[in-house]
Amino acid sequence: MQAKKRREGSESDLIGRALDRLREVVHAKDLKNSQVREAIARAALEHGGHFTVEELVRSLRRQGITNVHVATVYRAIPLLVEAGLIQQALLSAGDTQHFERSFEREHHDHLICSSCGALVEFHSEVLEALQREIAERHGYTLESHIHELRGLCAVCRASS
Amino acid sequence: MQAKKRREGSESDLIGRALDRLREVVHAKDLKNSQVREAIARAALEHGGHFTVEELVRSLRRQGITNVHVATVYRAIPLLVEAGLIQQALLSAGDTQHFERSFEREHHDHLICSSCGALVEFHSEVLEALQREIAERHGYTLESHIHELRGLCAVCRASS
DNA sequence: ATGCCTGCAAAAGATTTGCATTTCA
DNA sequence: TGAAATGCAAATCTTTTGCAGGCAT
Repeated sequence: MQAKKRREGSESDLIGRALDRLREVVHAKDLKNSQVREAIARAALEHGGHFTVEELVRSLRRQGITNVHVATVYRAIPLLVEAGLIQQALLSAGDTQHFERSFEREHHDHLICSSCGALVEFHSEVLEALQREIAERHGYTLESHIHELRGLCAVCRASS
Repeated sequence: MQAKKRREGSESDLIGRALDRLREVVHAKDLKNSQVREAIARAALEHGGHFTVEELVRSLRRQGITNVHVATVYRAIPLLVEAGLIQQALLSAGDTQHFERSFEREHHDHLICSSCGALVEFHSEVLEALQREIAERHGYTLESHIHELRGLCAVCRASS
């Protein structure tokens, strides 16, 4: 119970810090704060795992915020990305854009089972260093990357 | 002149081998050969660099094949991919799917300038080994990957 | 007040699908 | 001849945009 409380507490804190960050960016760009945008941000931050715009709207609906339009979410997202609250993910997932929280999370890439979709998040400093080195070898300064590994997970391999 | 001839010769050979491969796959799946599909395959193989479905249709038009519909190209592409003639590329390029020839080409990943779009294809065996190792560490058997590095190229860095 | 933000509807763009017809084995 | 392939049009799906009104500074 106490552990739960503490966890909830720190999640609120995280959201608070994230919204602060968002407000900074909003201010820096001479935009205006908005309740709706912050509700979208909150829903995105609270949403575990990966989510689509559609799913975010549904989350908001479930919370009783029924009038947020997808168009508004689409307009908010670039700002949330710029503020570092979320990032795109699962580029291989086809047509629909997927996102995940990036705020106060360590960077990671994805390993996906091509058969059942099981997802592993991994991080390799060696690999990141290698990426930087490759970029530099070609005169580039590395800014970001897309990296997804696709293969057969242990379970699916066993059952085939 | 002779060098040119030789080069053209070997491109034709490559296309010949690629079409043979396509026919094998078609046969293995109990499908039927088709002139149109082979024309699409040919255009895809001849198309240098990266291309979209739209661009492929334009290539075909330029060759006088004016009646190939985009829908047909969309239907042909999964087969060309399965046969290993082409593969998807430039996943980060947003909504439109891009492809490139993969037949008889060594595997490579892409390094893209975030400012001017300049493209470098690179290959690192060390990196590939690392990817396999990471997959195995999680019990996966690596099948493929998406890997794109994004950064500022030397020219853009200098002029900023 | 001024200008950003929002909802709604419509548009745009990419890809898919239904159907009648043609092509292939 | 029977199944697959194709062209065309229409449908889908995701994302974007124009506009009129609402909200924040």
